[in-house]
Amino acid sequence: MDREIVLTLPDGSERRFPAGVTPLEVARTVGERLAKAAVAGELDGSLVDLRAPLTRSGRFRILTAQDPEAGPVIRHSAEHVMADAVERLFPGTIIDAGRQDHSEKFQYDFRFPRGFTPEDLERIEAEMARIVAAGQEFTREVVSREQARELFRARGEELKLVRLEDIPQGEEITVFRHGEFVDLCRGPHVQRTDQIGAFKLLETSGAYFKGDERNEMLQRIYGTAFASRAELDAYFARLEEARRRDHRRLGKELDLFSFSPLAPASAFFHPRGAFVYNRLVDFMRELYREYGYEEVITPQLFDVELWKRSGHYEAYRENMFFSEVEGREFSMKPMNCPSHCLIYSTRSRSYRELPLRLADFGRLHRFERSGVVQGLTRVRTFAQDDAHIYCTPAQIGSEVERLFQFIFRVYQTFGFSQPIIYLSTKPEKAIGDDALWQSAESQLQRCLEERGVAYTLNPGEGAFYGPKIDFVVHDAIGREWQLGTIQLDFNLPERFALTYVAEDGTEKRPVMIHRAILGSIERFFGVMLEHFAGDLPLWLAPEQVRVLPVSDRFLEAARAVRERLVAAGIRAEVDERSEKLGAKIRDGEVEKVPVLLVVGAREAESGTASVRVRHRGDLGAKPVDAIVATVTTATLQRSLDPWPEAS
RNA sequence: GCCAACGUAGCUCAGCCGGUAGAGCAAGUGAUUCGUAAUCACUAGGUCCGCGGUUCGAAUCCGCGCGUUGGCUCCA
Repeated sequence: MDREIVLTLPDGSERRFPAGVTPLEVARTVGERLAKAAVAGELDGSLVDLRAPLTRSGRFRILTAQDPEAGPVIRHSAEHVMADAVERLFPGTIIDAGRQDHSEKFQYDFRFPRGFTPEDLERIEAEMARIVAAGQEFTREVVSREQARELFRARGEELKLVRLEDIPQGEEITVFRHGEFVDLCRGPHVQRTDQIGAFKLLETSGAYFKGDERNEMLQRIYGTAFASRAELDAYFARLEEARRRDHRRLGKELDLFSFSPLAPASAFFHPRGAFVYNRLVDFMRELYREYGYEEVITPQLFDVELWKRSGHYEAYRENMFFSEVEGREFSMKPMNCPSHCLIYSTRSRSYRELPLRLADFGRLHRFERSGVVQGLTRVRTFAQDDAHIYCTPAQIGSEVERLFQFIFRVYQTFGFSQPIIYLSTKPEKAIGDDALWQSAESQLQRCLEERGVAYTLNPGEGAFYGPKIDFVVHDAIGREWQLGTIQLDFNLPERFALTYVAEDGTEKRPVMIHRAILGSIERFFGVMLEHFAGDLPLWLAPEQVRVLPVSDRFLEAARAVRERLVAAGIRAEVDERSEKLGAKIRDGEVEKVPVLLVVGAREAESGTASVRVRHRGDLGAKPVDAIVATVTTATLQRSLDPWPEAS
């Protein structure tokens, strides 16, 4: 370790300090006011506690509550304050540990004899407010393992003792205190509790100790905290926006789909919803022709023998529906892959046929535990834009590359421009031997690296038959959704003894690539709806244009305009209600019809209609022919803008 | 499956300490014939999720079941 370190400050200046200097000491050399306002240090982009000694050189700055990066520090500190409040109000509560949510929430788990009630949360909040107002100082202490054990044993914190044992030997153990409260913690924390500007407890839930369902269930409390009241309010405004965009709400409001307790976690698509659903499928079918896929149709119900052969019975059983007929056990298909293997093996295959790309929109049934289902994004029956590519090992690279192009093209059409990519490797419950797995994993990794795309490794998250690359998109409010997937599989071809005759006349084993681009049509529908906040682009909108007569006297003129639109293949309706124009416009906007056409005396006379584009107001009268042309072009181009001409 | 909350008209929701159900929107009917985000009036609409219990009496209290929501675990 150097005896001296060099810190490069935000203004570019380089300052020398003895190794072991703390960020707080550095802040004091800049100014007492900065030192007072400081909540954390940042060295080369990572947060460091103000009291933790700095041992290496780098780019350094002091964060105050004003910096957005300080949020996690404030929330982490609020987390300790919450645990403190709970212990003060409910003596005997055993604390486990807090954690930052990936969003802007913090949480803390407790061993508590019952669930926390909303009234408890109110009391805890009030207690927290007192602790915050007291401005108690956070202190950091490095302790030996034995000291830590002694400390938590004396406090009766059994769960902390377990956590302590999970810290690897040789790692520094630190505890943080404020007031009477002590927690095993790496930090960083703010200096004083009153630097927690605004906080709110949000909800409670059960949570397994260490996230393992074989362990005891603890009681978790979620909350959030920000530097200021204004930021806290902004957080709730974001939640409100999320609720407004919730696909379950939009689906109901726009009469797209519904659910019934008589078919739990299974969507009913109404005429409008089914229309959109079918447009998504049509879109994929159209691209399938271009990308060389052939569609197949396969059964729903299979003798379990099939699933025993494929390995699903072994590794996927708890997600399958079973039934018995004539003493034979059957199961609904949860995946299409075995069917496609059966098709493949109906005759001998030549290398000349490969890659063979079999696509299937077949309905799948997967049993999902009742607590995990959610709207369209997690259902028990759905269809995927599924396909299996049978190819030679040498073709893997080019097939995966082709898939990347295909996937990016599809996502761009919806405005999902930057998918996040994960590489998931062999899970605990897997079939096939390690050598096959390693080969498959390294090939996928090579494809990613050759393409030069950024990806994150997700160890142990692969499918049971092979590793996979997953594509996750952000919706407009930043939530992550997994859609597309590319899965490499050497196992099923083995299990189904698939072969092809190679150029040299010998029999070889093909490789199988499982892939979906939209993922499940249901989930994609939900995510897309949220992404668009219900404002579907023209090519997907069930009702593209609505003609609004100014009064009943112009009904005939409005119908005539509609006829011309319909003749041109445009989906148009007339609002025939005897309402005022303002009401018709309002309803058209609320129902998110992309284009409203107003027809009154002026328009009827001149063969025009006044165009009103969704959320964009009146664009003035235009000839009906021109309207037809604009709508038709935007539809064919799958434009995200319902009226490209206007931009 | 586990933890918690919730389930009242088609939708959003009110209904205190148990006394027999209400609003707005939507729907239907009528009037109005209207120029860029809500015209007016009237009418109809309820196994208060289901089953059981406590009680003279349950939408309200208790238990069980189902479903939904937010988490946990899981996942396209």
